[in-house]
Amino acid sequence: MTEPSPGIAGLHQRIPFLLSQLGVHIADDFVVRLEPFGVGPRTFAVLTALSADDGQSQRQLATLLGIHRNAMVAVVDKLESQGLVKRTPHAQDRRAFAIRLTDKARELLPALDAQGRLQEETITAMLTGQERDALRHLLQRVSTGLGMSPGVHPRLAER
Amino acid sequence: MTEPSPGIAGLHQRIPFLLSQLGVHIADDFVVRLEPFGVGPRTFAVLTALSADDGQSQRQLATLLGIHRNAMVAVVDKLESQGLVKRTPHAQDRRAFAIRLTDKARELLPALDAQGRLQEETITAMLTGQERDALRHLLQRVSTGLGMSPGVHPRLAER
DNA sequence: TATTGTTATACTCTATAACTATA
DNA sequence: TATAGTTATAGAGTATAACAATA
Repeated sequence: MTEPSPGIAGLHQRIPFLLSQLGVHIADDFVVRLEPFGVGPRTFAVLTALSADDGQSQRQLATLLGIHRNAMVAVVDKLESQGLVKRTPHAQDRRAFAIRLTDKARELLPALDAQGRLQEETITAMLTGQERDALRHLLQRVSTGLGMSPGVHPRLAER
Repeated sequence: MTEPSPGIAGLHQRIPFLLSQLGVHIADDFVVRLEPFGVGPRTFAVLTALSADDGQSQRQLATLLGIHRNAMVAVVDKLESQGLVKRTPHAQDRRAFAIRLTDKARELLPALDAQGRLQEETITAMLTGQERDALRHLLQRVSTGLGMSPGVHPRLAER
């Protein structure tokens, strides 16, 4: 007689499945966490990119984040309507805008960062500090080994 | 003077971001791997569930996998059109169907499983056997700690 | 001729409700 | 009255192509 197939329970032993299951859940959870601030994944990514290098053009942001430039228009529209960025003239290229964070955005950024930290604490609550470090290192090695760009989320580009 | 914000590069230090980045990438990769077999995430999930317990009703499958019963219709339609399952009369309930794997499906399942193993080897190629075990255990603990059902992928239900 | 930003359109997916036949 | 399965419709989200202004 043949033993029964493990079925979906067997997926719990597969590293790719565990990563996929956890990753998608966490991505959804992060969306929920940002919702009260009126920020979505794409607007969050643009705000974060500008926090390190303010005044980038929409093209630069699109290339950096893997978002199509057509889609970037709506993202910047949204941020501008919320008063979080301004489209200012670009010094070297009159076709382009320099996108700049407003003071309101600079006040908001720490709160968004706090959500990221809170999420990390929640997710790793059952791990020791050593285990967190070990997990972080393993994930970084896998991510780098797969050739992924640090900090660039593949869902921003969309299929 | 203030030092520049780490921007998106700082996300590379965050466990939730790494999990989300890797997980979404891996989920997309798995879709690509299954494509040549004409199988998608939802049909794969149903085939896997039936491999452990054949003859389940659409309602049972929907509840088990987190797919809405309305959406389950199209999934079973697809599988039936491919000759991978049959809708057979349900022994106890004339409203319901017992969904049963065909011989063709039983021949296909090992190939799908092989793709899962191949993906795991590819993703963990840069890790030692010990490190793979450590990673698997850490992920299982995090997944269980978050109350996720083993083997149930949150993307099947869709937003 | 190529590029930045923009707009419009078509396409895909999903969520919701309503229907039938049985229980 | 509730449930299994089905169908239809509307809505959100995305990709594609084409456009004007500037390089």
